[in-house]
Amino acid sequence: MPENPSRSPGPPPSRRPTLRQVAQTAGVSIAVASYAFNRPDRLAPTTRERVLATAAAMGYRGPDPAGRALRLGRVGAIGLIGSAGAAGLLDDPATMLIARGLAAACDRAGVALTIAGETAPALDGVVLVRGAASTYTGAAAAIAVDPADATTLPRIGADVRAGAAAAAAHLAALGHRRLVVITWPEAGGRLVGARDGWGSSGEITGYVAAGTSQADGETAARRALRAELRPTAILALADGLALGALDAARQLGLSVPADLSVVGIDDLPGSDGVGLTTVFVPYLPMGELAGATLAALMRGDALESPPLLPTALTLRATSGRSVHG
Amino acid sequence: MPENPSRSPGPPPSRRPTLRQVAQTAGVSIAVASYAFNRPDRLAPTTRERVLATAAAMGYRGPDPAGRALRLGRVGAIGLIGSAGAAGLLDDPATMLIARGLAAACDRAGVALTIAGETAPALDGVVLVRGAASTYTGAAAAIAVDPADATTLPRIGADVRAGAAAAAAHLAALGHRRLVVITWPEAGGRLVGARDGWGSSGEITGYVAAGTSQADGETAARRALRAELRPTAILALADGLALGALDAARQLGLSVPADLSVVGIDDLPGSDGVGLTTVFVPYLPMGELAGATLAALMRGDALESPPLLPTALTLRATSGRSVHG
DNA sequence: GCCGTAATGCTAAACGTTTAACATCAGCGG
DNA sequence: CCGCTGATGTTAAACGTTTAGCATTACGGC
Repeated sequence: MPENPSRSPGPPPSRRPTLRQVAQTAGVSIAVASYAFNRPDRLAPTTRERVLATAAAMGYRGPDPAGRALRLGRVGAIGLIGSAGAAGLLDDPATMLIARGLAAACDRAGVALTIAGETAPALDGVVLVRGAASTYTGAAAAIAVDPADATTLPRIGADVRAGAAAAAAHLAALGHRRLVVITWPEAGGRLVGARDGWGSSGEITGYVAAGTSQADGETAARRALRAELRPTAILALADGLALGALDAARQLGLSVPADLSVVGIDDLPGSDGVGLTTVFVPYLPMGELAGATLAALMRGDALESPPLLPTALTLRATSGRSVHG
Repeated sequence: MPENPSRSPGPPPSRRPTLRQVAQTAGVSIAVASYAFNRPDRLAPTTRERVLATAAAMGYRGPDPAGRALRLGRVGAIGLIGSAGAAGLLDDPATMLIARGLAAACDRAGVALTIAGETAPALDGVVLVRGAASTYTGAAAAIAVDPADATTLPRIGADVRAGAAAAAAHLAALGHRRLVVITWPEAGGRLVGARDGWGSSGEITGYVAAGTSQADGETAARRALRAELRPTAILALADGLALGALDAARQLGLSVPADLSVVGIDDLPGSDGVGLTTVFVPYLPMGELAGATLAALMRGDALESPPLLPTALTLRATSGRSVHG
């Protein structure tokens, strides 16, 4: 049995050639070889051609980014860092939108976008999301997007507090007097916004779910709807939770919005499809702004956090006048 | 001796400290400082503590990944590369799913995921998608996912040809005799699969759209439905196109599936919501498989392309028996 | 008293690149 | 013929890290 399938039979170890080797075979100094790739006008055209040809013949694919990064002090990539890890970040719809906005900014700046958990490779700058702001210990320039906890970093955010207030006020204006707020531990300003917007329009109770998943929302809503004096409105502080509440209502045979109004916050893709009344949070622009702000920070421009981006109540089919109570 | 008086003037630029400086201030050799971070057991506990304390006091955040990458010959990141650039990749739903699968594999392997266009930073390995397979000129280990064009790289793919055949056969079995296939330039095996599955079940015409967007599909479908002998079925070779076809049908007042059956390929998130009959393509598993395969490739395991992943026709609400013609 | 061994620290050589600073030389105006 | 300028090539010093290999101890067994 051919155990070792031709491990590069020749004497030279089958490693990728280095710039020095290219220079040597081409009969020039290593500086010239380098110039051939990065500074064409620094060389006589014929020399440059010769070097490039030699390189191609040797299978040299261009300067090694690692060596280049070390020498140049810049990598050509920025990071999106969150404690959930790469998959955790991409699986979360909101973070996903931030990533897309950031990616657009990256393309414009000509750098790559690296997605990682706490353990990150070499990066020129990082955008911290989902709880990473407090634990990140890298060296690069950093900003935080939508940080749940306190941080001294420059931060990008949206005015979710105002959005939550608008949502609660909307329900109050529709005549609802018994509201259930479904929240989760990292809801931050959303919760206080909701309270503010509701004011003293009636009874308000809160259920705190474990996370923002649809299952979390369903569990919480089911419990809330079991109350003897059933609420007429649910304000779920995240769209995932709201979707779960819709499930629960359907299971209990409640019709929305006749028997129960449901309002969310986020306006994720898909919320439109099910007609969810919700608060639009500009995650995509937040990502782009994060990119631009990080670029400024890396450039060394003195920087304070840009103002919060506005949110907007988006009326759809799941909220209506209170008919009961 | 070379006492160069023309040093950079002024105070030392407040750069981030280097390992050498930490070692110096701690009064140890640089090797010891390095060991303090990577090889705790190589040092006397008290020494290690002292070094770490000094480092913390100096604001040293740990070894610079760039230097480390150069020395170690490994970066700690793999790339997802496509000619569309980072935003282009993340904006495409199918590629997005591949990215999520790949991200899961990355988390398992403890490496970061870098998303980039043709110009990539230092990477240990790359997954090439969306036409990058032919143009990529990096040095790292590489595999191609779902490559439209020919490549000698190991490749990951799904059996979309069989899927397309099943979809066409499904429509034929429903009694349709006039089929329009909406395709696009990079449809690859899907087109031949569709032809195969249809066989000689009746008339078959093709419209080729520019891309796979919903708008592309709408345009193509509108043109197709203007034919004097209207087709009773549309097989859109991508879900985006199918969604567009649904739009066109609605605008023309055709009811689906009574007047027109529409079938797609991809089963993107969202296709379920609108009830689209389509062919499930396992993009997420493809991403995971790509990660695992790339890992094997980087480990040096001899490698041939793994077999195509199976696809599956998924019946929903947009396909039904032909009632006309 | 001696030797073997383990623990601990140090020296120095990479890793692959870029780029100041300098050397050389041809051309050329004076 | 002289010195200046520009074009072209070279030398060598970084960039920040890891890790073989060696030097120095301390210590226990004999």
